Amino acid sequence: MSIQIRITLNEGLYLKDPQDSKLGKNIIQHSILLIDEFGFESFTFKKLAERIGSTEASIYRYFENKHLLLIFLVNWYWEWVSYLIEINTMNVSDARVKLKIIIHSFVFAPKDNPGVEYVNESKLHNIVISEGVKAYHTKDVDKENSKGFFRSYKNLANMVSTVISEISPQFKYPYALATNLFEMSNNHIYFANHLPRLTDVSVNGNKVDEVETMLNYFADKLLSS
Amino acid sequence: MSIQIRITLNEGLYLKDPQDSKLGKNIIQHSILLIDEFGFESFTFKKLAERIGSTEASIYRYFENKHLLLIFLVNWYWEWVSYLIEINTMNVSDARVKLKIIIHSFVFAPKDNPGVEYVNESKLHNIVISEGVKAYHTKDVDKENSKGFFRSYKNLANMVSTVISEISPQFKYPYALATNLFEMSNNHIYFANHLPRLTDVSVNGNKVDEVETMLNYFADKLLSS
DNA sequence: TTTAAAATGATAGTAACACTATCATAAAAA
DNA sequence: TTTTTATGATAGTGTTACTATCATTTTAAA
Repeated sequence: MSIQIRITLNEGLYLKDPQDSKLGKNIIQHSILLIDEFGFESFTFKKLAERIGSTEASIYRYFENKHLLLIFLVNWYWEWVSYLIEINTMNVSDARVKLKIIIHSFVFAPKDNPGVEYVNESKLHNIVISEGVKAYHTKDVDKENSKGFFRSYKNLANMVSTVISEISPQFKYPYALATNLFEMSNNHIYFANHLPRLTDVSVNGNKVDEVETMLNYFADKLLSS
Repeated sequence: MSIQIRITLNEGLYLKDPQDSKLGKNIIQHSILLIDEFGFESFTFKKLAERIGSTEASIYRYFENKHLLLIFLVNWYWEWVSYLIEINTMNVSDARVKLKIIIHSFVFAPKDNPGVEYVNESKLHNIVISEGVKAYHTKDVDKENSKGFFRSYKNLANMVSTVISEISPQFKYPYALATNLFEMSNNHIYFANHLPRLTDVSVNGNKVDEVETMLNYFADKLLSS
């Protein structure tokens, strides 16, 4: 027996739900591996098809194009982090402790199991770090946004902002702080790995606790009275 | 007579310096307009060539590909902001005032003239807001970084971090705060325009002073003792 | 168990994109 | 005036991002 998590995502993101079939799960699993390996720009449906022993045409039956697949994956991550935060803060009453758990989840999400068998959460996190912003930096943002493609991020931001407001009701920027903690987490892990002169923290392999410490410091300071 | 600013950029970014010829300047000028208009993904050298009455081949004599052109433009922006900060803080001794000027420059850079005739700084700022992160979110970051393609950003971050350390010498994250103020500025202008539920500020046309107020609040709070 | 329906595979094809090469012509410098 | 350099014109190649069609396999219904 295994715990089965089913992540519910906006139906507009796919043509056919990839969670419903072997091929679909293969697409998710190996697109994560391939994007992580080659980067989003060099990733193609053809390569993916070859890797999983299928064809381009078959993949196009699930996703309109690779950009929607990226949005799908990033949404998955947002939902996954939200889920982790929810179960880990369930019995916590102190909002300050909740925020610490949230920050921990932003930074360490991939480490906390249980996950979904065909999703490598750690590599998915890498993708979010390296390619995530491309999901919403498009000329079609507004159209995609109106279809609800970023609702998972908004829900996450909303949840975090609620905790922030609980800590400090008079704080004027709960949403901005929420998204900023998330973006900073990804950004500074990326900077530490590739552009270290743009940050003060360093990351050794998977040890990202300096990032966590920094985010906690920022949050505490901003919410202090 | 006009004031001539010449921005010096890493030579590896171009094959032939576009600032040296009419065609080169045309490429810069109209690539900014076209990327702003169509977005980076839909922007092609062919479209650019048609727009300026030249040919693809000629454009390829200046830039290896459109990704390097983007890095070129983003570097231009970083240099331009650095330049503005430098002249506007020249006679300012109070570091806190300097930081305010820096934040103002991040948010309002395009408004402050004089500029370069063939560069629309306002639209260049739009590009940095919408596409800027793509400059360094590539599989080739490390290679490009080793060629110095992001040095302008590092210099800017370094300059800002110096001011931050002047304000608060014991503050542990001067570089992170510096880059975060810059990224937050761009991010929240973008969010306000396209994903308003991810922020608390709003932007009306060119009125971005709510963003400025927020950044000042964050900086002040983080650097308070 | 047979039959129908749905999913996948195999193959082919198209338009656009990202280039590279070659040669002619125009402009600038020597 | 000659020579160099910059640009234009044209053509061509491989890849990407799809779409279409039909055969085959798998699954579900009768």
